[in-house]
Amino acid sequence: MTVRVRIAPSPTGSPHVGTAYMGLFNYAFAKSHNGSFILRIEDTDQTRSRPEYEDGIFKSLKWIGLSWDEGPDKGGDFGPYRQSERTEIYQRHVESLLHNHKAYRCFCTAERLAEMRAYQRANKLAEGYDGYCRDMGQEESERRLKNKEPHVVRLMVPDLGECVMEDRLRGPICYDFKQIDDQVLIKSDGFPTYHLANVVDDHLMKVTHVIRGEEWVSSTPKHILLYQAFDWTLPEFIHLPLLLNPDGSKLSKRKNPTSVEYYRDAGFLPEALLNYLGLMSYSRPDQQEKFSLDQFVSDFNIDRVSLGGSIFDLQKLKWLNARYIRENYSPEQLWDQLSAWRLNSEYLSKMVPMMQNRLHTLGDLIPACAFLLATDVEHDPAILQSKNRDASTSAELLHTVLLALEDMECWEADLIKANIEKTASFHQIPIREITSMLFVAVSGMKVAPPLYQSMELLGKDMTRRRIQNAISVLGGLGKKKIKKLEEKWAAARHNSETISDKAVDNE
RNA sequence: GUCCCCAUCGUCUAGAGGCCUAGGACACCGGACUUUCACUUCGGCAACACGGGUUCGACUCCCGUUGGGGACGCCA
Repeated sequence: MTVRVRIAPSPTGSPHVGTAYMGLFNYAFAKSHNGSFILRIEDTDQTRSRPEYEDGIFKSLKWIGLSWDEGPDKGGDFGPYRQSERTEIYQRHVESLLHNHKAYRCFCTAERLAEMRAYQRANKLAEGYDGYCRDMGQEESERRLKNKEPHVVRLMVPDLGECVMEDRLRGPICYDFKQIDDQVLIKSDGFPTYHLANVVDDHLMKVTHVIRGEEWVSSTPKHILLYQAFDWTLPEFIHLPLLLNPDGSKLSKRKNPTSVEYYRDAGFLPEALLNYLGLMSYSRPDQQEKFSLDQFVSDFNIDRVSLGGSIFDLQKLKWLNARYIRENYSPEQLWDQLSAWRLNSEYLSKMVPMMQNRLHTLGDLIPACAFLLATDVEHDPAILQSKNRDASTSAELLHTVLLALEDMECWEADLIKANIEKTASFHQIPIREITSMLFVAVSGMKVAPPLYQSMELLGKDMTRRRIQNAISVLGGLGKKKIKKLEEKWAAARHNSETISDKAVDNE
C-alpha cells in the first residue's frame, strides 16, 4: 500500500504556521514511507474563500521549503484538487446517501435554528440540531425540493450506540451517538461542508492516513459515519497536538503572529522556521535540535510525537534562527538572504518618496526608516500613551484599530486610512487622537514617515504585531473589556452595513 | 454546561517499571574569553500536579481528583 497523505488548508486568510506545521509532519510521514504528499484547497466556504489567499498558501509553503506531489497548481491523477471544482462529485455522492436514507433534506430556516439554540441554551439542554426535518416524508421532501425551497442536507446520525474511533497516537476514543447531532453535509448554497468534502475527497484521492490537528478529534465520529454510509474503508487517523499561545490556548492571530508571512517579513529564515516547527511536540531519537528537512525526514517516526500541545516560543525560534545565520551562511550568502528580504532597491526605494521632504542629508533616510527594517521596535509607554487618556483607554483605542484592520484583504495605504477613520468615528473622536498614538505603536518613534504608507510598507502582519506589542506595553486589556469592545464593534459594523445596504436599495 | 483529549524545569523536550541523586536545549543568573558587544566556554537556578492502588520496586501501569486545552455552526 502506498502511503498518501494530504493537507487541506482553506484559503480564508494569511497562511497559518499551523498549516505549515501540519504540512511538515504530513510531508515527513509521506516521504519517510516513500509516499505522496497532496495539497488540496478546501474552498467550500464561498463567503470567506479568496483566490489571493490560495496563492498565499502556495507561496508560503514553497517559501518554507515544503513541496507537494499533487495539488491544484501541479495536477495529479486524482484532481481537481480545489473543492470548489468538485461540487458535482459531492452532489452525486450525497444523492446516493439520500437514496439510501443515510441523509435527509432539512428545510429549517436560520431563524428556527437560532430559536432552537436559544431555547436549548436557556434550558441548559444539550445543544445541537433537534431532528425536526428528520422524519419528513419522502413526498413532502421531494415536493419542497421541486418548489425550490432553500434547504440543506443532513447526515442521519443514529440515536443510540457509540462510535469508537482509533487514533494512532491516542488509542481508541469512544463517542456516544447521543452527543452527535445531524451534521450538515450540503449547505443551502449547494456547496458541501468540510465534513462531507473531506471524506469524499480523502477516499477518492486514496488518502491512507489522515494526519491533522487535534481540534478535529471530536468531529471524527461524523467522518467515520460517512465512511460507513458509503461503505468505504477507513483511513488511519492521527491527530497531532496543537500549537499554543504563551497562555496555553490554541495559537491565534488575536494574541500572536500566526501567519507564515509574518515570520518571513520579520526576518526569519525559512529553514529555521521549519526546523523549529519540527521541534514542536517532537524530538529526534538523537536529540539533535538543528536539522535539515532531509535529516528530519530520514529518521522520522510519527509515533515519537508527544501529545501535549506546544507553546510557540519566539525566543527559541530566534535562537535557532541565529544559529542558521552564523553557521549556514558565508557573508556573501547572508547578503543574498538580506537582499531577498528587504535590503533591496525595490523595497528601499519605496521609502524615498515618503522621505524626500524630510531629509536634510541623505544619511537621514535610514535612521528615520529603521523601523521598516526591524523585526521588533521598543515601545516606551511614556510616549505611547495618548496625552489626555489613561493607558487602558489608549490600549482600547489601539485594539479597535486591530479590529478595523483585521478583515482587510487588500493592504493599501488608502484602505488603511479608510479603516482608521472608521475607528475614529466609532469612538467619536478626532482621527488625530488615534493616528498620533498609532505612529508610535507602529514605529516606536515620535517622529516617523507618513503613517499609512509606512503601514503598507511594513506589511499587515508586522503592523499587527507592533500594535499588539504596544497594547501589551500599555498594560494590556482585560478579557472582559476586549469582549465588550468587540461586541460593540461588531454591532456598529452591522448597523453601518445595513445602513449602506439601504442606501444602495434606495438608489 | 456537555463530551473528548492532555499533564516532567517558566518554555521545548528525553524518559517504554530498577540505568533517575530525573538528562538535554531555550530563557534567566554568575564566571572565563573579548578594547566593547556578540559568538564561544565553564558553572548555577529550576520539573515528575495531587491522592489512592498494582509491584520487591514507580516519572513510567491502573483508578480518582485537580488543572489546562479542544469541540459542540449552512467555518474549516
